[in-house]
Amino acid sequence: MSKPPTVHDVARLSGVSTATVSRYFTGKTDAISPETIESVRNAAEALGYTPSEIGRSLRLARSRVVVMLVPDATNPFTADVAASVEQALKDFGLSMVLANASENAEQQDRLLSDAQGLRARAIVLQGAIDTPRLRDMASRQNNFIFVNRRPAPGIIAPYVGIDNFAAGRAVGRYFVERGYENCVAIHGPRHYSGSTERLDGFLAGLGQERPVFQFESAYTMEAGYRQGQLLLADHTRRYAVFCGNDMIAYGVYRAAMEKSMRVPDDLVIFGFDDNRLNEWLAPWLSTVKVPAFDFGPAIAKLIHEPIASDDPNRNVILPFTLTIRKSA
Amino acid sequence: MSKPPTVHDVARLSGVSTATVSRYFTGKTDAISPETIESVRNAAEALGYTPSEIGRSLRLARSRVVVMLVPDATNPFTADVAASVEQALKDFGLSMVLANASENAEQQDRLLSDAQGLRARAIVLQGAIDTPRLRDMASRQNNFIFVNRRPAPGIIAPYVGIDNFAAGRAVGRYFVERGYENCVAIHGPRHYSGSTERLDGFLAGLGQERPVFQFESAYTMEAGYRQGQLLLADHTRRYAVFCGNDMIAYGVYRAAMEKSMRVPDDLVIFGFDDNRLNEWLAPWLSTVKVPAFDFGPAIAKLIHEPIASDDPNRNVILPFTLTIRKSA
DNA sequence: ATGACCAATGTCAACGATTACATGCCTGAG
DNA sequence: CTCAGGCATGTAATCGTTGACATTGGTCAT
Repeated sequence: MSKPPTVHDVARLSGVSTATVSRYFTGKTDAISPETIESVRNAAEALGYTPSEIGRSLRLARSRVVVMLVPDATNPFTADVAASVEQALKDFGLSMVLANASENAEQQDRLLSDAQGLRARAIVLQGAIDTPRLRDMASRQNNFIFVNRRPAPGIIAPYVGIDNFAAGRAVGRYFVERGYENCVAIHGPRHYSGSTERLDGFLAGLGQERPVFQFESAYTMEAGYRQGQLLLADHTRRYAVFCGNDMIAYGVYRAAMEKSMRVPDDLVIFGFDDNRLNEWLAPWLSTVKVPAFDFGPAIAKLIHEPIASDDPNRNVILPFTLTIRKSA
Repeated sequence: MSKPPTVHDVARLSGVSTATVSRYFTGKTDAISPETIESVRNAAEALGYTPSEIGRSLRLARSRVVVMLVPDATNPFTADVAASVEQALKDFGLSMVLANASENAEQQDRLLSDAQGLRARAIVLQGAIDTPRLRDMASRQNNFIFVNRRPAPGIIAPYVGIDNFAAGRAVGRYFVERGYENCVAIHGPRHYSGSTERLDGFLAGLGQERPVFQFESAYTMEAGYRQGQLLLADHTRRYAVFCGNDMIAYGVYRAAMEKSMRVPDDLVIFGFDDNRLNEWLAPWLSTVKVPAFDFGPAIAKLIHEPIASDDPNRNVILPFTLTIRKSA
């Protein structure tokens, strides 16, 4: 109820100086006599003392907080990546603040300011939007990490993610191999470089000869549903649809269900990300599997062992695979 | 790259004192002359200055960070609640730290210490595990909020969530109304009070006469799958299964699919939570709808406008509904 | 001309922790 | 006996921000 105890309270109760208490809590115990250690421990326990991370951060000029900016916190893939990062950071004694930009540039910029205010150890950007504010901050600081979307040209910062172009191309080639006709791409917003890379890769994989219908969609179920309705209004052909992510695919699936179409007999749907729910809830969805739970260790390592900015190892390219599922 | 600028840097550049800079950034602008405001703004912008939340927190003896402890960050319902809280807190200028206890008491206690170290404005516990450490902390501080699981007897802290007993009872009554035989409860871990309340309510709703098979399961898809396999090994009856949450239900569904059973013709599955993906991916799942996105505003309000500890309004009971879905 | 008052701004002591440096004490070699 | 050296511990400056209080200079009523 009252103010939390401080080093001074513990020092007073155990009859030592604050320096000794601090030594105890920073692990310099081999410079303290055993009786003193005992006494400090008891005092701290009696008071329920925990060192203030705020006082410590101020003194050391570095905080233990990492901010993760996500484009959509309710996307299961995003949530899985965030969970993975949080888990990995914990092992280094770091905390993660989750901030949801909601696909909104202005929002993102506000959250970037907040992150700067917290003097975050690192700022992890999943699906960053390129804004002047971001460029300005990234040029002044070197604690940014870009995830799943490469930093805009001119910004030097590490990238963690898959090779989106190669993944898109793999899907394109798979479509060719299966002999799919009437190819469609419902890709994500063009202002994410990742979306464009996936699309370009897909087109490259398909080759020149076959035409591709292209739709742009937000990375949400609702937007995918709308595009799906548009596409399926014309009922006559069997489309093969490559979606920019799984959320879009879920939306298209719903549109297909409402038309009583069968997947994959009447409609082929291919997604992107393969969050862990697919295995359980979307046995009809073939998709590019991105290893969500490998992001945490890779990102935590980058934060914990900073690397010279000219080292090529700063970019971590994770492997993707194609998950091919039959309709249940 | 170098150290971030401070009030002193801004003060020096604009030729005023640090107090004036501080006044500018704390919004006391009507006590500063317009020219000075201009000059401070320019200096701050040129330096890329953002006030240090650390220095501020130390001085004001309160941080702007709220810690949310969740039992499983990869559960979409949990993630939705977290997203809702984060969103609502943002409007009050507060940040949310997400910490994943992974259903593990020891882990939870470690994270509680971390939260205390951060001098969190509030600690929000989704699905708390009752430990001595938690009791000790809760008795010293009054900034805990319990979500979806009532505080253990003796701990006084607000609760935000639904009436689990009433919800379970509603499901039981629904089962009676539909005339379901062979009722089964695959409930969550007994050490969560919420699980027991749901189960007791369910039994009460069913009434005395009909026997109920009971299984205990972790709140995961994998555990639900295992229980489902056990249950469905005996293939002969049409069971009506009430699951402790939707994750368990997904697991049971998978077990049923592998036996080529049809839902709800061969097996009735009822879930709990109704995260937003159900609408899209689980059209076969009837479930108790808990309004995930109403948690944020309720919790944020409790944090922003602290209420006397004897005020009954400290407990926020949110409404639930039954979502009845037909198999697609 | 004097003093009261106001507006704009400056001075400085916190807040809680860390750590370089200083101090005091003890041991043992010369 | 003296003093070097080491061990255990204390002293005090520092980190960035805020706000009570002090200061300055000007206006206005008497």
